Amino acid sequence: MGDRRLGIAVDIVIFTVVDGRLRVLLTKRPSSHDIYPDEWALPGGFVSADESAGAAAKRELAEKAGVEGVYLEQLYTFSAPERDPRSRVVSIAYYALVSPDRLATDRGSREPRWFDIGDTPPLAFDHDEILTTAVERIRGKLDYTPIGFQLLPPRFTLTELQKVYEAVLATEIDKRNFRSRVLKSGLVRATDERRTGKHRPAVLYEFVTSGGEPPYGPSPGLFV
Amino acid sequence: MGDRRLGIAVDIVIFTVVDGRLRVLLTKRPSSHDIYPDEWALPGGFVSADESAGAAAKRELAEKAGVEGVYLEQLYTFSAPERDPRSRVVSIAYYALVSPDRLATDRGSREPRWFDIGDTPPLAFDHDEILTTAVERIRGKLDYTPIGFQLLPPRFTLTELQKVYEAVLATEIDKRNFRSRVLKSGLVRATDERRTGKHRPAVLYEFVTSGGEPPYGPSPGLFV
DNA sequence: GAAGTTAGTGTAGATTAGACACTAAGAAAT
DNA sequence: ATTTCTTAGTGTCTAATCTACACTAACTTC
Repeated sequence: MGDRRLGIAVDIVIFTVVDGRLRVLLTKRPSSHDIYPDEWALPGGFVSADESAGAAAKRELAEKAGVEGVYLEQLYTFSAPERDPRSRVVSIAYYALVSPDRLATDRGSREPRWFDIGDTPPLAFDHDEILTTAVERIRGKLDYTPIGFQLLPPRFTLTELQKVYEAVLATEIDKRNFRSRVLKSGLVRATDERRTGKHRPAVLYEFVTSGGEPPYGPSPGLFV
Repeated sequence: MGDRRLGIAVDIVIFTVVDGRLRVLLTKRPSSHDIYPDEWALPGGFVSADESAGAAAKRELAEKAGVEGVYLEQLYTFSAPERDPRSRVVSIAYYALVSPDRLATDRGSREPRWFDIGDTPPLAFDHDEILTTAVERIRGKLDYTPIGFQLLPPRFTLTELQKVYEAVLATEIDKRNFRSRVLKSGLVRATDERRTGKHRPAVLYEFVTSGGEPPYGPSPGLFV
């Protein structure tokens, strides 16, 4: 104790919703690692000397998930002295919301994969705790902030939006109540486009980017 | 750049309410410091090698404010590379709620002092930003969690509780509505004690510590 | 016992939240 | 062209909650 090396890391909980299921991106640790080899972990990495944690998170997001300009918010900082057995590593955890249309398909050899929440393998380090914290946060926050839109492409149907809420909150919502609430909120605007399928076409809506857009909240979410 | 020394610090925004005003504890930096001498700053210090940030915050709280067992919650982590010009210091900020009856009077030479929110001097480092973030957080959180009780002694009158809410939210609240809401919430229980003064005595209430007590919230507040 | 000061109480109107079922529009199959 | 299938889209009633609002009660001091 005393002169272990100290590092600052970021770990990112990257959420998306596909097929009505809330999912998280995990990467597999190489077999060559001396600690937690072959185990699944949250994507992350060290914060370099000249960047902020937010910048590092943004960079990791681009490297590991191949996405930029998505919703990214600091979650919590994990600092138990022995959370990494090799050296002291303080992890500043973030969570990101990514719409399925931006998912890069198959990147590199670290084989990142999407897992359904509630169906994840045991994670390395304290990453299970980080993931749990992130799920609680997004559920709590969905109620009083418009972050649901972040999980959808720029144009979406109200049914798709409802599916996102149902997936995140793991609950069923009444269609009519949901629609009237969303429409009354003024956060959404109908376009003249339709999504056509095998059925009745649905009106596409877009998120109303109302002037200054920081969503309400103590630690404002950022669009990086 | 690259081999500056790296440190992990905690800074704590310690709130109390006195005379219906929300206040924060600040310490004056010694003239001997080579950076920000004689300026006011949030109490804080470095996290040592074998303790978590939460433990460090708890320790600082005892050292600087002389209180233990108060509400303490992680706020946000500040990590701009140049936030400390001398070396890289990542600060994990916390906020604490202290009831006025626990305020230690006059500790040591660092002359900590209570300042009204909105009447604070310019602070060293990025501490103004930390303070602003903390005020936003406590206001946002007061609405849907029972943290208001943390700013009061174990027994309090409903008028005192209302004063706390008014001080934190910087707003006026209707007496009857406030009382019926608080009583209906079940978070509070009347005792058979009275607070007597020059006027009609007021019933003292106590916070109902209902079994498991973690207040709702993503990053659960802890009673340290 | 009168004056001063804070404690304590209830109701009506407006708004919001929640439960609930049918019609509309297009695609596909016959 | 008609039927069938599937998803889109819409309104009302009830219960609960929120908001505004003014007087009486209890004790102390003079």
